[in-house]
Amino acid sequence: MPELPEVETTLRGIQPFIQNHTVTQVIVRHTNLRWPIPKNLKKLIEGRIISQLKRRGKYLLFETKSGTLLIHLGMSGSLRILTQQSAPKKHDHVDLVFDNEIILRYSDPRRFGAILWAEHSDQHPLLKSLGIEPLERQFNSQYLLEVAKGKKTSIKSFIMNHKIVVGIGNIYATEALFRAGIHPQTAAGKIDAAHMHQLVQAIQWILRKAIKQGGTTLKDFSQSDGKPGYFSQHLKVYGRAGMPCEKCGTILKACRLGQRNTVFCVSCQKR
DNA sequence: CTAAGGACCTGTCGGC
DNA sequence: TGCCGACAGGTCCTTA
Repeated sequence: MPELPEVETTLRGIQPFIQNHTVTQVIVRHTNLRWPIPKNLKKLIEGRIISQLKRRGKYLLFETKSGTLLIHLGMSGSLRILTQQSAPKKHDHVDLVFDNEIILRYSDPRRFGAILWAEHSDQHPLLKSLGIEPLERQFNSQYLLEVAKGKKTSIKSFIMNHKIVVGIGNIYATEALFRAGIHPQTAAGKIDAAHMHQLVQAIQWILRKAIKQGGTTLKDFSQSDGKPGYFSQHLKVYGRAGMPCEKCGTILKACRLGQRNTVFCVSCQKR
């Protein structure tokens, strides 16, 4: 379930339980995620205090004195807080046990996620080339116009490219383009300043709104199975191909962009 | 260099 | 009911 808002929600949900707490035990049941979990993970992190919990793009960073644990949730990963031991299910690959008896359980059916270690996280190859955070000031239309110059790739693929801007996945890219009134197949380099501004506004609005929605599920975070779909009531186009546009009634179309399903309204979204 | 496609892996759903 | 293909919130790597 993870795009930026879900990762942010996860961060906020687990932070109070683990920040400034010591990892007392690491249990790894399945080492093969996207990359193998480091063999010496126990040695690296047991006895260490998590001094800070941060997010960079869709990565969660667990900072310790000696290095940083990186967790990516991939396509199907989740982290849950357990207040007491319970039998691990099939895809519960890793537990981190803390000095306050809390168990942080990593679960990931498809195993596209990752758990890695970096001595200096800002130099880690996976993080080094990440673009800017969409909710920060530097993410604005001037920046996008500059980096989009001459680019023929579709605007949708462009905003999903995390070397440009991090955290925007298929759902929010699709939704933001609808909100901004931009056809997803438009070449990134052909978008004018006014539309680029609209797009930035739309992306930020959608992400903030989704984080807020996640916030409402936060309350029962420790008990819930992290049910997806809390934002789904607000989806205007994603998953609605063949249904009428909520704005104008035109039947929504779908196409494939960068292997991803893309839904749009031909009359609300112009090239 | 850019852009597009394949690969990784499991679960679920629709059609026959 | 059972089997098969298509598809799913990500993104690195290879190919053209």
